[in-house]
Amino acid sequence: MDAQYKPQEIERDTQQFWDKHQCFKAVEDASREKFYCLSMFPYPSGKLHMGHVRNYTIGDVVSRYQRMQGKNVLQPMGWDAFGMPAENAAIQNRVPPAKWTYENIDYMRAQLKALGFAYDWSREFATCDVSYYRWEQWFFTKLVEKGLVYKKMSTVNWDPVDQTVLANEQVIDGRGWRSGALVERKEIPLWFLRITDYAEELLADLDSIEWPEQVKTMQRNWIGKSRGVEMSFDIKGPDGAPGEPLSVYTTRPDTLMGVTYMAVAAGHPLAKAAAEGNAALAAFCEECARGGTSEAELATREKKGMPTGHLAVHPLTGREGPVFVANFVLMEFGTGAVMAVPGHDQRDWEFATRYGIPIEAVIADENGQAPDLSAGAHDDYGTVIHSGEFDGLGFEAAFDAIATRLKELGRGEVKTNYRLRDWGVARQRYWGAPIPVKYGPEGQTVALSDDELPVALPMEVTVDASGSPLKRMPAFSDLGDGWMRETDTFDTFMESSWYFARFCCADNQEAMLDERADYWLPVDLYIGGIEHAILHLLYARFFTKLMRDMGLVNVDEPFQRLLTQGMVIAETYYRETANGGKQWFNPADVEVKRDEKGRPISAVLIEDGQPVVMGGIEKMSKSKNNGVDPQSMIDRFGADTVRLFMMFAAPPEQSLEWSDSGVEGASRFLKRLWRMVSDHLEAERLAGGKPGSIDVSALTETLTETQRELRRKTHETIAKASDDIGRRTTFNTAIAAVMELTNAISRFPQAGNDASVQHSAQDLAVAREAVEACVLLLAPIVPHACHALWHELGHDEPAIDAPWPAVDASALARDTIELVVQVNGKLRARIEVAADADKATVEAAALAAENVQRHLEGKAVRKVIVVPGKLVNIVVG
RNA sequence: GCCCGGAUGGCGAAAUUGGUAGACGCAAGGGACUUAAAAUCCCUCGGUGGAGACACCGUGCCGGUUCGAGCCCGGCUCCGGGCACCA
Repeated sequence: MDAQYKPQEIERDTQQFWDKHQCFKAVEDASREKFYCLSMFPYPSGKLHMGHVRNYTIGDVVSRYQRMQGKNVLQPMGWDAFGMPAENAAIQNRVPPAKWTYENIDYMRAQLKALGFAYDWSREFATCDVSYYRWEQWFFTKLVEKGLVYKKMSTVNWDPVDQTVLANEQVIDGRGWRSGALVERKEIPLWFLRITDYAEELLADLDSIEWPEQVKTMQRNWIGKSRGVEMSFDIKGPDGAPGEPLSVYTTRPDTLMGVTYMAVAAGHPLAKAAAEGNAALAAFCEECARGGTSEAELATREKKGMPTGHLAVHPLTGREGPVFVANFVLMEFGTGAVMAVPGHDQRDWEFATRYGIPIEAVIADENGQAPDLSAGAHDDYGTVIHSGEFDGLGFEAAFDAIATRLKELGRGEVKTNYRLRDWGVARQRYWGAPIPVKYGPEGQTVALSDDELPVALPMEVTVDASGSPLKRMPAFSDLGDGWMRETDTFDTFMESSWYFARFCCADNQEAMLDERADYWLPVDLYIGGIEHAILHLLYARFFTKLMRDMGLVNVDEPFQRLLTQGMVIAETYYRETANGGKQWFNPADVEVKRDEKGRPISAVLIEDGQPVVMGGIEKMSKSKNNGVDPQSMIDRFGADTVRLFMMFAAPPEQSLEWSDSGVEGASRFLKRLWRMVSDHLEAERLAGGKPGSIDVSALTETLTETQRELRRKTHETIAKASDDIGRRTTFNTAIAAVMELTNAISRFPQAGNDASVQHSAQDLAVAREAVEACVLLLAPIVPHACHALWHELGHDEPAIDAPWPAVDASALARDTIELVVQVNGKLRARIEVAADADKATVEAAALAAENVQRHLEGKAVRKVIVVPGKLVNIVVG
């Protein structure tokens, strides 16, 4: 065996071996337990970044581990290939988006291969392939048939200069990112999917999946089921004439008697009517329509309003209150109007304070008194007061009594509401799947029939800043006889909502899915960034239910287990530029100076030796120029080192800070591992060869104490690494455990290749068992090195087909255990007792310990707590 | 603004069910080997006091529950993710 670890050669040879034997091609086999492990597929932006490497290494480790557990593993890979960056690149470089995208895919595929991921490449596809999105178009037409699709007016960001619709991301401080023009909110007709029809099931089924509680909570809140009352207020116009009643929804009908005003959205019919002949109000409504559509922007906007001159009549008391137009009420939410209770809602309170509207208390504080409302609203639940016949009722009783009264009056009823809104799937962009719909000369809207599908996206186009070229391509849009094709394309979330199912049968040209999907689904473990916790994961769950209801799959949920990985972050460095901006420098070009304790104190640019500012640790990004190129790391250290560092530096769900010296540490460990195996084989050779068929597990009785200790460590490590990888997915602690085992092996007196040491066959057998455990436990993480080492250790079958090592329970047994003794909760001594010692013996030993005696002096023992196997706490006073 | 997280040595982290705080690694310091350097190996490494035994303090901040709190509860601070057209 080569005593030196040469990652480049090993990785090349190992990958060739896997390729040649098609090791990772997954074949359906009903007789075997399957494991479908999926990492979120990448957007082909150009090169892999470290976030990808982390994501895919996690998936690969789990896949390889499950394979060693004997499962039939599917791990596919593909490309989420539609999206805005391709259009932006096209505008910048005058390259058609398709060319740019497919070239990026070729480059990134090669990078994934260099990392040695165990993918079944035969199932690869890109979502911009017609052979993929044609089925999405077909599926959409089926949804149209089922009435799950509709068209309605919706608000978009409109750039009046570029005459184009902008994504929220392209609106910066209320202005278009290219033109700099103030963005307007514009209403256009768009296609929607009825995800709200599935709100209840999407909520309920969260209980059936093994996802992080945090993600389930986010989805529950996003769906936002609430029980409330929808009711109507009569309206009086400025001239006293009755208007359309105003409909509102509230979850707090118990506060109904505290309503002192109403607020409607600027786009509400009442606002529009009032604005006619009221220039100031019309101007205000226009002002409300300015700026972006994102909720964050709307919610942080200064709360403003203007009276409409209309009055709302309280449905129970007949009291009249003003109706305002307010910029925080949105037409898209609920009825586009709200009742305001400034005494018990903080936003209403601030608005009322600003506009001099009365604030009234109708809910008592915890002492049963009217709350002090001078500094803010009192929004807790409590007993109803100042509400006539409803006084004294608690929240539930008041809710029911008021809802009943409104129903009797025909003014309202109890209603379950969801915060979730229907999914707008139309985009006014080129680089997406065309929406399969056509419009007739008489205004017909018709989904395309099967024989009109697929609608292929034209590939040779010129993209510029003024919107989708499809809209200017009669060859695409004009179908003749007055029929026009829809030129909008699908939201790219459509493609990522069902790709996991298509991987099961990607070669089927006759159908969207087939019975192979029933074998593989659901995905057993899905891995991806926490930033997808709501949108992507909710849409994929929704699509799965749609596909189920269409008989295409037989599962209710797509992803049984979910692992949300943290970001990869790194230090940033910059210099202020003359115009007040910042010039960012890559960490690779910067040298950090440290004080004697190793704390970084300053940094200089290597090129000119002049100082740069340390800008703090941030997510790796192009804008901060703090990305570390995975390729350069693979070239320098090998893929195994990069994989090991990624898995070791932090648990997968936490953010991971990049560290050059950490990578060097990982590289050092692999060199040590290599030498450990090499030394062991040399020791065996000196002793006359491999210790034959000594079964160490049968020798427990005859082992020396030292041998027993190493064996115990070996099996403790197997137990811990198995649990860490298989159940906890904390790969960092699994690696730490194996590192401890390698340290123990190097301290094992009979280890190593020192010719002067006599190695008994028993020594070598115990050492070999430990060494082989290290290799197999690390095989999912550093698969190339372990493949080579397993071969060197004399095994004919490749490491990927070796069974995962089993724990020998008899090796774990101990005669004595160490207990900690506390006095009043403070650690005072450690005692060694027999593993099976009873409570009285343990207590006596604890009280007898010398340092414990000192702390008991002159004090009375009040209580002794014995936690078996752990500690004794003596309480004195 | 709203929803969801996080904070532990010089640094990344560990402590799995309320029971030994800091495993494992990085950096740093000291030493061995070397003509020298690199590589490798050995030792030290939360703070303060002490020769040592050991003692006191210490898990973002304030308070609580408990024999015992990094972990549970209440109130904050700061940092991060998402907010429906970024993917």
